[in-house]
Amino acid sequence: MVLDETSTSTKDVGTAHAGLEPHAPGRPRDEVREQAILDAALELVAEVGYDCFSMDSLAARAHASKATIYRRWSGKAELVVEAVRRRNCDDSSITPDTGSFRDDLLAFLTAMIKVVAEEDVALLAGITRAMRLDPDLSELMRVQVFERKHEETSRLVARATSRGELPGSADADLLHEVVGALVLNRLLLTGDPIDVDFLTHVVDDVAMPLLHR
Amino acid sequence: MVLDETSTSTKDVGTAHAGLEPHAPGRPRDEVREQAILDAALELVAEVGYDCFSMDSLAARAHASKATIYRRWSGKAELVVEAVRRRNCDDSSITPDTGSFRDDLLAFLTAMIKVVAEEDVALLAGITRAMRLDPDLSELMRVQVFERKHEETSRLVARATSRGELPGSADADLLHEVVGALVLNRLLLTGDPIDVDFLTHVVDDVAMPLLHR
DNA sequence: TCCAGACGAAACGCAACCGTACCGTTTTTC
DNA sequence: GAAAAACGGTACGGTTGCGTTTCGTCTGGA
Repeated sequence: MVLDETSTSTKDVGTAHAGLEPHAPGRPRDEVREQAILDAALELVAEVGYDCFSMDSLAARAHASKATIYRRWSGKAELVVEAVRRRNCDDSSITPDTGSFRDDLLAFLTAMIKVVAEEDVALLAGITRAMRLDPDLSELMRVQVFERKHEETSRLVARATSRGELPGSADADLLHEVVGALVLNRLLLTGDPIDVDFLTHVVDDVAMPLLHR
Repeated sequence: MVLDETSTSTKDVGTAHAGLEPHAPGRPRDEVREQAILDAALELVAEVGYDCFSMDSLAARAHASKATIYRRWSGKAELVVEAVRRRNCDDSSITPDTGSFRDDLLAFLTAMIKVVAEEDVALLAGITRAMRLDPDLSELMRVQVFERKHEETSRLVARATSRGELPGSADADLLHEVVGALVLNRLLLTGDPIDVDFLTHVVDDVAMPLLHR
């Protein structure tokens, strides 16, 4: 009903960046239009949800013709999957170093939230149900939204451990799981704001005790 | 787009259980039909999501006429809100007492999951986006799905504290928040099964350390 | 210069859904 | 027995979305 067809990619047919293709008979496809459509798609999923966004509204939003859309993708599912995959991922990836693990973690979370909060959450909420029906999309979203921070968290913990600030038993995976869960819980269920007070609560009441035991 | 109108309830007009009303001119409304419609509504929200379920499919599922539906509720939003409100809440409310807080908690979570797992989660996933747009519905779902367990958790912690099994600093609210978040995270984001292994992980790796610090 | 193909815009037929209205039937009160 | 109202079923007009097609225009390679 929601996600159905087999995703047979229709890409790399006449893209501009090729230069090696033997011959492209007519006018090449405009990569800018393509990205505009994908961007608009993510906007719409975040605004009205996966189920409610229509190809007509997408065409209007992207100032594109529906023919231009269907020339590239076979339908909504394939389009959204690729939009999520090629999503803007400006991993600022700061990995702060304040000398204190507790402050590093807090700074990291604060920076993360600024990017994630309003942008990804609406997208996540709009796509939650579709995720339940498509394991690939689910995995994709999970990686896009949360898994990227996993490595960074591990780095923070490893550094603090080697500094002797955390015991060797400190479990970075557990930290990642618990912190991510708390944020998700607040975002989707309670709806309370994700602010410094909340992050301080997460760090001091949950993360630090768990790592220090 | 999703939740719109003012919920002016059209109920208690000619319900059967009254007996005090001065006169009811014609055939009274059938309470059984009403409940059948509400049950079918929750089923559909869980199956296809709030946005995708149609009044036609609801009528078919409940073996009811659309007139019968619109005679009671003005639209989808009002109907779903009341369905959630009057949802079947067979709070088994066991509150096990094994003598050990750790085992009590594990038993409580195991029992809870059996009820919640497949039933509420699909409902939650189907209604996530609508929740973001309607704070009342959000609050309602939050209470229905999670808040009921809050009191029980507090009781478990209080008992263990008075027994001297947990320190006085043990924070039942924190326990409730963290455990609920971990379960939600697994249900909506990772999609991994909620089994005994997972619950043991939650209890031993997160809950107990947090309460014992 | 020519032509294939992309482009935006608009319209198409089809299906689904909405909320209402009308049937004939059933159930209750007066 | 008559009036009133609920019931299941069906149909209606209006709206929306889908995926396709057609049109005239624009663009770049041969």
